[in-house]
Amino acid sequence: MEMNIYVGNLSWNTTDDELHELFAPYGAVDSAKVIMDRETGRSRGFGFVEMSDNSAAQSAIDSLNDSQLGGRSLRVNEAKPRTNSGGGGRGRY
DNA sequence: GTTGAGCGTT
Repeated sequence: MEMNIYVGNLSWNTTDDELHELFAPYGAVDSAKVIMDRETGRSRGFGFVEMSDNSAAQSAIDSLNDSQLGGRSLRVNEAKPRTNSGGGGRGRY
């Protein structure tokens, strides 16, 4: 059972490999992807990490959440499945 | 040599 993790507030120079190396020591990283604007090709400042172990994912979230990366505070949280129904903002002012 | 919300190209 893999778990999707949403990572936000990333630096512009942050890439998928950075997330992979960031979540790697916490557990098995199944996949790591930083979302970049397809129209402009520039980073959007957030990405997704999929981990095969939910406990490792929770540990990574608890450790990496609210941490500092690239001089920015990282926002790590459980992401909604890309497939299946879902969407909409989570926590908007 | 740009920008800042937060959930994505298979």
